[in-house]
Amino acid sequence: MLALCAIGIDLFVPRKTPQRDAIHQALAKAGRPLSPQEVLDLASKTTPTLGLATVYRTLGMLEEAGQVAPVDLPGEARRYELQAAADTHHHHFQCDDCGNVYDVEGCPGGIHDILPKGFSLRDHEIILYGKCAACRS
Amino acid sequence: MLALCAIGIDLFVPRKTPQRDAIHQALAKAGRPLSPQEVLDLASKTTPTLGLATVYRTLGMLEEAGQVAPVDLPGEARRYELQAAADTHHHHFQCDDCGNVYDVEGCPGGIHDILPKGFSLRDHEIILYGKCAACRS
DNA sequence: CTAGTTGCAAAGCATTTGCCTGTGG
DNA sequence: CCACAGGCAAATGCTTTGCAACTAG
Repeated sequence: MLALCAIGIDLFVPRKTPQRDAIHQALAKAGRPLSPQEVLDLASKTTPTLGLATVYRTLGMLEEAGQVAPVDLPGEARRYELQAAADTHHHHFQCDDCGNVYDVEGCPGGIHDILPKGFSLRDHEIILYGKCAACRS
Repeated sequence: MLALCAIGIDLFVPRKTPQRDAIHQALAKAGRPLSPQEVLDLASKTTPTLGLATVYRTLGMLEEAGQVAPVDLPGEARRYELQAAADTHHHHFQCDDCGNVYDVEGCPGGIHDILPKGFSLRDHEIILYGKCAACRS
């Protein structure tokens, strides 16, 4: 089986580099979805040479590899979170003050009840807005 | 009272122009949220000289005037719908096939139940994904 | 070695702005 | 008349891409 797979297959071998480590760890340490710029800011602390283009490329690569998941909010630039956080069905909360985005566990039922007649439902997204615990103090 | 208001007040007098008519009617005729480019495409049929910059400026103006409401979906460019459609609390559905966005009336309850502890809730947004009636046929 | 990576700069795109001409009232 | 509007082109701001230098394995 190994021999068969080796014939004519151009296999992709991602390398372990300090930049990728820094990006992955920035997401892990934050524990919430981050924009590419936020990732750069955090990761630059440990890897000052890091460039924004590398962050974009790496996030795209990690996304395809299934290690990070994109988080799109209305009117906001794309953020990313670790796939581990995205494994369970969840939604998001954005703070009116600091703009940070947080994961929200659980899901209210009854989504299907509001579906227009003749339409079919595949998925849904819920975004909450208000003040996060930190900004309420 | 009129006299008082006239002193030193630089009052804004929006004009009735064919461009604004065309933009407003495009939204009315579509009956669903449109992107600026979609508005241009539709409105250009009756007003060929219309430019994209004018569409952007006019939509922004109509928004401030409360005549149209912005519709932001995750990862999508901003769309606009007539304020009449936005007056009642509603959500949105985006078709997987045609990408069109439709208004969805009603709202499932229980949103507050999933709010993280220490957070306060001001508003929420729900987006449904699937196939619209037209694309299911 | 050498294919995969990176940083920088340039390219793309959607949206916004500046400026001068056109026009509704 | 003339302040408001519109059209065009230049300017933004964010994201992607091209390319030559660099490095993990």
